Amino acid sequence: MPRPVTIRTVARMAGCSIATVSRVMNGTGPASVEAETRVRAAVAELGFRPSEIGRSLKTLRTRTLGVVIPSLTNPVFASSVAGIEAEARKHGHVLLVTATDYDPGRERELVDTLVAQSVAGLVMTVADPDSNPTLDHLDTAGIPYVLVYNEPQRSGRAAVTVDNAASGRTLTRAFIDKGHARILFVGGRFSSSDRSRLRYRGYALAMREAGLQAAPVLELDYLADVAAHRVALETLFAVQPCPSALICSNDLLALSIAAAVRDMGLRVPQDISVAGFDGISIGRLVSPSLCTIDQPTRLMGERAVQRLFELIACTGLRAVEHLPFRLRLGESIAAAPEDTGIGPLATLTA
Amino acid sequence: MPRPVTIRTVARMAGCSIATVSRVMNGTGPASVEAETRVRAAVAELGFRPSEIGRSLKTLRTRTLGVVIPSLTNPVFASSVAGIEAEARKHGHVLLVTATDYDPGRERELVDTLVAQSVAGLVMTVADPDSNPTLDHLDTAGIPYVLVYNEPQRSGRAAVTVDNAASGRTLTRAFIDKGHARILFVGGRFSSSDRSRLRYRGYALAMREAGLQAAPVLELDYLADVAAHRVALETLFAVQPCPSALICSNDLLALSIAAAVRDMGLRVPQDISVAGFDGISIGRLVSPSLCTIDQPTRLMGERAVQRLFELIACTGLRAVEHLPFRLRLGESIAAAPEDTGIGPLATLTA
DNA sequence: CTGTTAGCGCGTTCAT
DNA sequence: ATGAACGCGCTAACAG
Repeated sequence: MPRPVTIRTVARMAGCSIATVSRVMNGTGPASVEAETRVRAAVAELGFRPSEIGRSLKTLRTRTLGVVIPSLTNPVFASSVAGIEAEARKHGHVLLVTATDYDPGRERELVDTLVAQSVAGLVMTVADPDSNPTLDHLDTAGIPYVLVYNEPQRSGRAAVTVDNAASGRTLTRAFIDKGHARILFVGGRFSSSDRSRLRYRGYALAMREAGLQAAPVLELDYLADVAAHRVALETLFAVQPCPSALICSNDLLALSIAAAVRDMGLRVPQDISVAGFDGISIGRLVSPSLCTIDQPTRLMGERAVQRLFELIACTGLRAVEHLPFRLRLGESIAAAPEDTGIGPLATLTA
Repeated sequence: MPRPVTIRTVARMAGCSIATVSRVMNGTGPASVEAETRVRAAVAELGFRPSEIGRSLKTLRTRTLGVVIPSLTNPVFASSVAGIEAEARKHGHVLLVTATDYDPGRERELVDTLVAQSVAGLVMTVADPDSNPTLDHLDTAGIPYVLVYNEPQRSGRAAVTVDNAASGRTLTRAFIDKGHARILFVGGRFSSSDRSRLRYRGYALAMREAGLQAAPVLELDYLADVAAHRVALETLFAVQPCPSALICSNDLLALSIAAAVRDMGLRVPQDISVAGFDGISIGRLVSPSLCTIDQPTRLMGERAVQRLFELIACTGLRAVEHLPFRLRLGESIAAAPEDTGIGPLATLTA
């Protein structure tokens, strides 16, 4: 393998010392025009590019950022990573990307792996941003990180997110304004998503504000298939009146729930309205287009990297930054049908 | 920052030399039970983890793989990266992920960046796998890589893909079998995707075999929005009969085209059938569910990594490996409506 | 079985 | 303006 082209190779060809080569390449220190010319010629000829490893070992820091997310196959995370990658590249950094596959227990292992790679900092989306030993460890180790999507309630942790509770409230209000009363919140497992929890909280608040009774969340695995989701819905509807609206804790789940509803022979939105969160772009393409909370997903990734660099430069704040969200009504939401059923979900508390 | 815990710190605490620590950690060479115990205790106490940088500098290789793809926001690539990441992690490797944003000119720059990071190898999806200076460079530099999705026609390049031409033929036949004759192929820019080109080739072959005339591809930017796609379709249909079926070169484009068709007041599939390629999972959730060519996307990523490690170990073959695809009919394909229009697209050549 | 030592590729003093 | 020498964290070869 013809690959031993090091700084020494260049120095030899340019007829100078490695120090001069280093100075020319990094623009540090003085160098005669003549020497610089010869060095640049040699560099071009050899196609030399300094090894990041050698550089890192010396400077004790890398141009590498670590990324930890639950999964790449959820467009939401993929899109935030796209933003992270673009912004990192702008700053001459590369990304080490890892996924927990929704197993919070793997967070620590992945972080350790990335730390062993001497990453300059981390961008993460974790299951629980408040009570999290892994983040505690990063804090004490002094390794900078910024959370994305997570919304830590106690301060001291840098995060870029939207106000999830407020978005849940906004979305729920849209349904209430359209006359819905029997609104069910369908969520992914709370244990693996603080977003889901907070969005439910917003839902519950909006319901209470409207004098309606918030139903308990229907918690299910959002990665399961349509058939499983259908079974879950049918099981629930067997013991209580069918809701007129389903608010799902994310768009992928909403698409699956909508499919399950159709499988049950019901129409979306005429019989049941369905909505999600995240604003994945595919939601605009499907029919009926998905009612959702639009989020600047890619921008969130970019902002996270910007703030990470601020933290690295010790000019950053460890605070939660909220980016604006926007209600996208779409076609999967309709006015509530004539309300006939009376039952737990429909009980007016006022 | 309390972060100077090196192999020396451990040696000091364990009361031995750094060599012993290294031997214990790597399981290389002998070590007394007593020494090993003390070392392990110190390692646990300090939370020591050897720096990959130091190790790499010495061994001249890393446990890092580079990934170059067009974009993370296309579920197809995201899903293959998910497979790549999982398989790499199994082998104790991490991933440096970069995206060209569909700009082939950026391939070289990204590869250089990754090579400067001394990646052990690369997994890539490029615009043109045959005439590609960047790949030539990797070949001469002796840096192992495996292509995913790309299907190099001339040999000498390792790739994991499906038979794109065959899949195009299979999908087109399905339409012909359902009585379609006016079938239009809608493709992303050929210049940025050999898959698109090869799928069109399969389409053209199937048409010819059936005695039908293959229409020229309608080439458009698959990242454009629905409105732009609608304009493109309307412009074309203004000068020639409306086709009864649209075969799109990938699923994301197919979803957008289906939306555009609906915007035009036509029904899918009653008025026009629509199909795509790739088998993205969301295609199963939408209504009508998407007719597509199912591909083992994630598996392709995993296989690519397996083969990359074979190449690194010099036991691998630089050949194209085809994984099986499967026609998924879905609901977006229907029997051809009564054929009334006669025009360029409908001309029978037989 | 263990400690000492020589680099790996680079940036950075310190002399010159 | 330039070069020699050192050390970053680690592994491996060798000496003991």
